[in-house]
Amino acid sequence: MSNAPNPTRIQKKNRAAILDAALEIFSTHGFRGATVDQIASESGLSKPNLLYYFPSKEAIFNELMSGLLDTWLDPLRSLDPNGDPLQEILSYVQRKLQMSRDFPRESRLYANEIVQGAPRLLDVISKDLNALVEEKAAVLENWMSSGQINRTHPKHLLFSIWSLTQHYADFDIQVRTLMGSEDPYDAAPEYLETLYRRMLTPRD
Amino acid sequence: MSNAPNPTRIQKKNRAAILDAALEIFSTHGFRGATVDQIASESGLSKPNLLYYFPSKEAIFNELMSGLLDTWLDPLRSLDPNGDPLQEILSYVQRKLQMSRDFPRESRLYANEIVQGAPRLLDVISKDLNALVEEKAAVLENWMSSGQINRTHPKHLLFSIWSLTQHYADFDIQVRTLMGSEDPYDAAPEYLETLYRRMLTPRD
DNA sequence: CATTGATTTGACCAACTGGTAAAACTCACG
DNA sequence: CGTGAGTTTTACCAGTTGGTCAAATCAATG
Repeated sequence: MSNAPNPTRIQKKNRAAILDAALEIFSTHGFRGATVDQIASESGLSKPNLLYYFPSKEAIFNELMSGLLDTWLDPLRSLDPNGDPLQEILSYVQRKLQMSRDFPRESRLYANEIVQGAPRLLDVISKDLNALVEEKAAVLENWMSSGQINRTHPKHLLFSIWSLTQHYADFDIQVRTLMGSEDPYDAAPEYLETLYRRMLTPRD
Repeated sequence: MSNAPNPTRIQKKNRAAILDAALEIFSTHGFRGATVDQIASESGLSKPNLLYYFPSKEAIFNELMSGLLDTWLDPLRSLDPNGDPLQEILSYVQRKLQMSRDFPRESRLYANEIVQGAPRLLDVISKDLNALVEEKAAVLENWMSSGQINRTHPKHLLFSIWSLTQHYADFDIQVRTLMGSEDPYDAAPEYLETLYRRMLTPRD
């Protein structure tokens, strides 16, 4: 196969097809609920052919996961300590919401993994994510201390942003069922903007 | 077995043990990821013995689900149209948060099901839940129209409450990993109280 | 256009899955 | 203490699962 350095045109195409199919299947059934046969047929390959490109089901999953996390944390990384506090937070919220809209499968894959206790992800969470959260929580803390935004618990503030934005991807079917013909993403940006503006704008 | 009317002492004990074990297993692996063997051994029975009490894996799951939904919607049902609007909403939030704390497995079971597209739950959502949501959204709408709480999108308000409260159960492992030794539930009630108070208290 | 490496296929396997059948055991009650 | 219903176990099965292997086919280079 000669995997790493010079991937063939066919290799590039098939590996991409496999990863896309795997994202679809894993995100809707979880790791244990997904079968290699499903992923193979979704990507238009036979099972042995798929296993020619990836050594195992777990290898596909891991590649998917490691690719996912970087993209996922990007919006938080770009929260600028030197920007205007309220604007920084509000646009972080909007960027995160946009990601739920553009990459719902990625969000659900992540949700599946965490809900089930993050057996294959706990290491990354407790290292990379934890460091990033500590860093950005300190930034929020500073903004609160200087009175530029209302005082509140910085980590709970972050949790709430993740929760509210990813909810539209993770609980998509429920949200859409309950909203009928109205697209959830029509009102969501304004709702979240209002919520965090009222929450954070200093008053007293 | 003579199931329905007069359950034996043994029947009561074993059925309860099975449902408790099934809740544990289903909520951490999802339906397809859970095996009857796991549930059997978790409940201290052999597989055939378990299948003496429930006809199939799906039957266990369904019993769990139908039992769950009623309890789950109770807090919303008791949102009183004649109570003080802000207080009604704030105590709904706290009750919902308390449920996440007391019944995290139930929350994760539900989350698993919805994230995966609610294949076994969509009917209930689109009937019972939808009716309840329409009813309560109208109540919120009235409170907004009369200026007793700030105007916002009623359904998105409900979604945000579910999202924020259940996040502590569904993403428990992530939340706890990132908070270190601090118990998330120490600060969560106050954080959510502040958030919704600022969001909803009329100002202008 | 041949040949060599890359790709695909069909046949297969051992482990595991949900579920069954019937025999064996246990327990409450007369 | 016997007896019949209630309970548990042993042995088993057919279908599915992740994964292997060797043979067959394809594609790019000289």
